[in-house]
Amino acid sequence: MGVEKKNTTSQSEDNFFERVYEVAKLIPYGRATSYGAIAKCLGAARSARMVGWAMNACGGRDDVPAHRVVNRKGVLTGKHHFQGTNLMQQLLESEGVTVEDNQIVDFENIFWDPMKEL
DNA sequence: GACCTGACTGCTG
DNA sequence: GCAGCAGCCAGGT
Repeated sequence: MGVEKKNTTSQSEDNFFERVYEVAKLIPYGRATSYGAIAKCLGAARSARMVGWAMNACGGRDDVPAHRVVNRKGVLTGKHHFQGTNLMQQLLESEGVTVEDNQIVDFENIFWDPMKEL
């Protein structure tokens, strides 16, 4: 008992998930980040899976550029969750990001650190 | 109410 | 240097 979120309103989104969305929306055009970077930014570096899971929960939000979020290797592991097999890749290429074999080329160069902005 | 899965990461062998 | 395993947390069945 004690601290229970009595907020039954939209404020219930003040969870870990909302944090992920906020960071994802902060990703600049033509850039990309990793799940671990976002997780670490939220103070849960070991919960990178939750970042990916948050993306799954965000499925439907156009304001959350999940296509800019990839794994540590720069591989589009979550592309399978997008509409269309290459939608995620096309979105990145459309922003000037070179994607080869579901992997971002020169990922370290386009890598965006959320902690650096936050 | 408990178990399993899941868009990852870091460490150890 | 590469491969495999365990850990993390939350949602779904």
